Amino acid sequence: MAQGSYMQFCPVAMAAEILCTRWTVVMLREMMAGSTRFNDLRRGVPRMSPALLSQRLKDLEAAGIVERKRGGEGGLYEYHLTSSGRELKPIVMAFGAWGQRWIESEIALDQLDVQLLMWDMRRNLDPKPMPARRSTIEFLFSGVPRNQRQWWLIVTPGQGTELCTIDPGYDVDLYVASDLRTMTAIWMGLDSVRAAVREERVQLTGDKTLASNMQTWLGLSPFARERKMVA
Amino acid sequence: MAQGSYMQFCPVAMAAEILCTRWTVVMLREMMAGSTRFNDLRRGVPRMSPALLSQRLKDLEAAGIVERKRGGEGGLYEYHLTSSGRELKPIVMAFGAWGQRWIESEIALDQLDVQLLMWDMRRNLDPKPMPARRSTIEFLFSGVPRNQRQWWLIVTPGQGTELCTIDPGYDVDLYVASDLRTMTAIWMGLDSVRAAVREERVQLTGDKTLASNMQTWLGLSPFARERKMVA
DNA sequence: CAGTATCCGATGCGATACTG
DNA sequence: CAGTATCGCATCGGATACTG
Repeated sequence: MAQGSYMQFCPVAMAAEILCTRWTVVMLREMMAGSTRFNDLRRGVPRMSPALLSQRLKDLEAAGIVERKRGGEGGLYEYHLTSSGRELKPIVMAFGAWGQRWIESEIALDQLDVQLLMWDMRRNLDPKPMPARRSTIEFLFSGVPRNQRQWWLIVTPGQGTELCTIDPGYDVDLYVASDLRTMTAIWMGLDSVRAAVREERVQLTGDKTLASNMQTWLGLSPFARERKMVA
Repeated sequence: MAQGSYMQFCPVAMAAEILCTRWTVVMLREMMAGSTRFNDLRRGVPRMSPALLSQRLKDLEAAGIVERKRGGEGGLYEYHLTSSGRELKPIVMAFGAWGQRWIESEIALDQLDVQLLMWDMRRNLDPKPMPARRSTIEFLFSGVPRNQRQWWLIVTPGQGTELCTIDPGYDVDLYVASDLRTMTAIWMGLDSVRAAVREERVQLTGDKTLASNMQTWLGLSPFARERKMVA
């Protein structure tokens, strides 16, 4: 941030000096959500330049919030929160809860980002209500750049969920066609699958069961249950 | 902050966009501590330029966190937190608690500021353990600029505490002579009156009772009880 | 995959002075 | 008291390309 420190011994000010720097809290959110590798962090914070991400990771390491170490297989570098960093989780969650409660929905829905949405959905998807076999779901978005229209989620029981932008070649069990705004609103808990389907803002084609319990397996944003407040 | 928004619908990012701007959290702390007037805010955030303070207040107003209205007597302008702003208090307090726990004491004690310290002490002073009459306490700091050496706290039962930098002319009940670092450490809960007096880093002269229960009437920082952690 | 290097532009913000 | 006005620099950070 511009010119140096606050020069205040107050712990609030000292914490703010570390945390209230552009992108930092968003990075922390991404790490708290489970990303540990450089390129995974990039996916979660897509508009941040790699140079700045690298810089911030160093800053956080210097502040004792993050540590960089070689991970299990392949010995690739991984970034992990230290105990100090983990203690920031309630703060980051409180940011989210406050944002969901007090920031107008319209503002959120003006900041659509397919990649981020899909990345988040992949993470929170709940395979339990899904069939015991592998399921492939294809999302088709209208009103986005050509190369971001199609996305595939491949859910393999016991093996987690994969996200692809190129056709994996599997048979598709369910097609979800929608505009990005609607899908984002659903993810944020501002809309529901049922209502969107009824009003034809979402079309579900394919496996009836997958379609009918989509609201269940599609995990929502961690803040979706926060009650919206009005000024 | 540099170039526009994060462009993320995520509530964490949207909240961070509003809150993680230089000085903002420190201003909020000051408002939560009770300051409502422009020049009071300036005292609590002394190194912030008035132009920027004014700008930030407008931003916070636009974000629905602060409202500006004419106050009781004199009809002067006052800034108050809205409900939305009040809901940020746990976040700001969590910043402080985290800072106190995880940021090295040395860093805090490198950012001394007499004015801020006295301003905070004035606010948290507890008159209950003090005599029923008016008490005047003079602080004398070594190692600070001439014009910041002497400070007077005047405690009038039932009327709160006043802070002066020019001699109010009253008889002084207690003189507290110290270096700024020691007094700050005491305020932050990193040191105690008893230890500092024993080691002669603080000299108390005057009313024996006032001197002996100074640790009690001198309210400490709201974060003083937070346990210090080590990386 | 995991970053660096470089460059340059926008702007945040600090300092100071001034006003109703 | 409660701010505005002005100025100019520093630096933050965005974009892009490149490397081991």
